[in-house]
Amino acid sequence: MAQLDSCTFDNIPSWLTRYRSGQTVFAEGETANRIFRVESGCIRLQVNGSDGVRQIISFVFSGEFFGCSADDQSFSAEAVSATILRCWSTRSMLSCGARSVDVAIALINFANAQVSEMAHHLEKVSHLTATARVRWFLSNMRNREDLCKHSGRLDLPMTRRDIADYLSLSAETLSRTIQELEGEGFLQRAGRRGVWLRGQTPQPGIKEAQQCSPASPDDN
Amino acid sequence: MAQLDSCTFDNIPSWLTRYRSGQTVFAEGETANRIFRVESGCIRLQVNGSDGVRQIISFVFSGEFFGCSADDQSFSAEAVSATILRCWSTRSMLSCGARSVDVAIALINFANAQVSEMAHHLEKVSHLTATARVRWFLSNMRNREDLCKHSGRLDLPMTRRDIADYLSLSAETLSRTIQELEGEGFLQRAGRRGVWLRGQTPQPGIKEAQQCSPASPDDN
DNA sequence: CGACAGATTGATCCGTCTCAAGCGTGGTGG
DNA sequence: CCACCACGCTTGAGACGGATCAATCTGTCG
Repeated sequence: MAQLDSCTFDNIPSWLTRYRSGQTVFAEGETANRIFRVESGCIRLQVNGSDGVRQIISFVFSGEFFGCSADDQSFSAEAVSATILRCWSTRSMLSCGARSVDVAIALINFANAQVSEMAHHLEKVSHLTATARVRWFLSNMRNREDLCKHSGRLDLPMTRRDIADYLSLSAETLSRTIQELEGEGFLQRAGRRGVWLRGQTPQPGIKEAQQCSPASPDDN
Repeated sequence: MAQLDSCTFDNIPSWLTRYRSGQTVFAEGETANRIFRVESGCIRLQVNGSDGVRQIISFVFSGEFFGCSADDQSFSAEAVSATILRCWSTRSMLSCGARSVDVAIALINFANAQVSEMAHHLEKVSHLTATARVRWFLSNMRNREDLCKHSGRLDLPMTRRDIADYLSLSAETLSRTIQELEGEGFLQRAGRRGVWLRGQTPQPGIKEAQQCSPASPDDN
């Protein structure tokens, strides 16, 4: 999800709301009247298939925006964990965008980043094996420093089922894949939501200090 | 892809360009400096995976817009068939959007429609069987009256390979699925790109005639 | 401490992919 | 205008990855 320049919106009135784990922020089809930024916690955006199967489109983390629409919401939003959101009125945001180039461009950029993310999500989910999907997901997650309380240790806010629905895998396959990656030394499970990442997948850009791990002998 | 209110942009200078089948309009990563509307023909938006596999994100038809971005393009665009495009400068479009509420809202709506389409594309591709995906695709296509020169007869501009890459199927599976649907009486192939649709899928959410049953009375 | 939802593990099945040939259409050149 | 060619499409056989069904285990929370 897009990083909007927060300063751009500082002059527009906003307020805070609080959600419990699992609570719905808005549902698909609902009229969009607010834009949100995650202050703390995590939100999942999802569409529900006709057969009740759920596809998670995106996880939204601290500092990121969602819900920007001038029409109806095209997906629903639910809290993955206890979450605090900052809200703006869509109306005031748009009318401000009509007066300020910065705001208008920020909104366009935001929407475009969303499209970009989804396009690549679709590409990954369609063409990668289960193992590659999980590696891709974890590599994305490790770049969010707010999830890494300790170096290399990921504390994921979402359940296995959430991850499975994000990657279009069954929960069983996801579990087996994680087990397999643990056998390879790529990761180590720590409780139900925690993961120690060992394999230093060279991410584009940042590479942070690893602890005592030897350079991964296995291939990527 | 979104329908923008064309009138909104009538006051912004534009020009026409022509593309041959297969020609690239822009590539992923390229700086976005134009917004396009299809005057005639068809455009495909796609991302290319690292392994060379191609995922088609969307087909863009006559009257629809694409390429709206204030940053770099997050996918590439190629002509499916001979195509004429109307182009606007992104700069002039955005600065106009900063002065006109209509234009700003139109741009937001456009981006949002794109997100909505992709979210549901992802959901369909992830959870439907090959047969259901093809039915879904054809049902979408049949609603484009510009493709139906005769009632019920679809003249698709794209190849099987294109459709397969859109639905995340192999070309072989797509072919077999079409054959199967022909056996059920859902469609009938007419040349390489043409399809007669028999099954009257009444669009929104209605269950259509059963498939595996004894020869649906072949009405046309 | 106890209970329950979520996670894991196992066995089996099915759908789709892959590799490999033929076939037909539509376009090209004579 | 016709014959030919090439590419895209079709069809077949086999393999495999992930889904499904079912049972058990384990963290987390009351």
